Amino acid sequence: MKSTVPVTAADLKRVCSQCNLLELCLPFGMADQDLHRLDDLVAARRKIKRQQPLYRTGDLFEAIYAIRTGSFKTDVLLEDGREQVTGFQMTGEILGLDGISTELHSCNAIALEDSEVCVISYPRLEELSRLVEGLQHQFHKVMSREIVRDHGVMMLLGSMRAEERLAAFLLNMSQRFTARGFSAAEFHLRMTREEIGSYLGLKLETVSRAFSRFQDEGLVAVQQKHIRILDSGGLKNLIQHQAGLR
Amino acid sequence: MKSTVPVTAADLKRVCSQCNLLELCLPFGMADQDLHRLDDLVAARRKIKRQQPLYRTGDLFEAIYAIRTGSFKTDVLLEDGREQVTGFQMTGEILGLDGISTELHSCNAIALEDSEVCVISYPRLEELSRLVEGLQHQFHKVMSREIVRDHGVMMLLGSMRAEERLAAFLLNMSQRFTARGFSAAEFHLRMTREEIGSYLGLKLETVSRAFSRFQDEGLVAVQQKHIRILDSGGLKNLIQHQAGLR
DNA sequence: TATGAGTGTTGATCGAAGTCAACCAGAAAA
DNA sequence: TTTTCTGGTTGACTTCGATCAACACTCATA
Repeated sequence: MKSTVPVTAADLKRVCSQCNLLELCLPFGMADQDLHRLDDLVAARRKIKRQQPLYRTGDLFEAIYAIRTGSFKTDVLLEDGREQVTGFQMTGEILGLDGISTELHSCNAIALEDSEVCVISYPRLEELSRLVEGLQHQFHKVMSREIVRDHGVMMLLGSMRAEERLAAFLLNMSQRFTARGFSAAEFHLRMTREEIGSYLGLKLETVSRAFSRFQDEGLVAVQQKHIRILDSGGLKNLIQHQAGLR
Repeated sequence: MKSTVPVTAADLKRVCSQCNLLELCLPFGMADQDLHRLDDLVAARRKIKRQQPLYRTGDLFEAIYAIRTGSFKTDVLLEDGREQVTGFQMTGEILGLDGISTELHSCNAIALEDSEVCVISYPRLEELSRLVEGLQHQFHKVMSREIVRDHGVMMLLGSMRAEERLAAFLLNMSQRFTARGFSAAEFHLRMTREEIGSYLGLKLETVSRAFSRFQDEGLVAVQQKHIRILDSGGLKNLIQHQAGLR
């Protein structure tokens, strides 16, 4: 039973053309006169409680989702129970693109906190993007960006050592918080050490130790999930100049 | 100076509607009456010599490429010289999707053997896919498939041990050769141990040792780049039932 | 205020894969 | 034919991160 909340008149006032996430989200770069046409694209919103799935592996693919509030992780489960977190998503980012290829979702999307998403009917998106060039182009960009991001993660997982991976992760989070108008230096992680570890191909103990080492070296101040970056240059150096191992 | 070969009358006879790679490539699933409209999409072909780049990181993005003959690797280079191979591509597969997001290519595409690609002008592809629903949908599927594939690689890199990674790699190659009408059991790898290693996040010595172990265990017969799979079930078992490490 | 579950930190030990190095095979060049 | 080069294999040794285990902190709820 999906908890899809039907659209109310009040909700409709806050559709794409009025949304403050515009410049991060799907409609970015569209001509003003086209923006209002998006308003009927977002057919509904859905609230997802912390730890609950937005969709699961094997679910029928019908829509993609734009995050309005909150954050998510996506993961793939292997038969033997191993989990690989494939990404963390924040407001304005798009979820569900994995489902287009087979009409079934190929990963789980789990809310890291109570969250709300815009439900974008996929057939209507295809339809509308045949009419609105800017939408089509932006949609392609969003998919392409996802591919480029994934290549970055492969770089992380394939050729970096533990501390480099964590440094890259922290800098990436910082940059994404900045893009949303939050502090680049101080933020709150919504995921556990285990989830970070899974994403980075490390065990939670290794993540914890790397955090401690960064703290000892004065690069960051860590208090559980609360992170303060003290020396972002130092973190960058760690990635670039670490002797080439692996 | 790009070695783009201009289209000749003879070439045009072999465009999409006549191409034997149809069911693997972009036009798959399109209505017959629309297929001929693709024929002016492939504006040119390009031949790429072994070891030569089809495009490089930072190159302006103008087109995507469908592989007609041969094969490629894509890789990302870090400032300090580390290389991460992000994928191996075979006939019928699409290259260049990484470029859409920033209008610049974000990786290198290098021919593993003398190869030929169809050059698909990206602006014309967008234009045509606004007119031809089947093309639009298939293009989206191709991008989505790339995302799903990347998640699979993250799973490999993040949660599997060396032998599991190589087993998964061999099974994947076998499956793709099969889809192209070649033997599932016997094939020729076009990439070096080092390239396989980079893709799998391992050193070439580790790849070599894993090959030797597989050979000792009677799973495959290895002779340099020539591979014969003797027990594909055994390889599959290796992936699924390996005690959960990492 | 206890109690307990979930999450995070730290230490000791172990092992898979990396590193370094020698050697081999096949292909191309001399 | 020999030489050279690139790519592949194998062995000895090292090391980074995994594993196992103990303990600390936070926050609900009894």
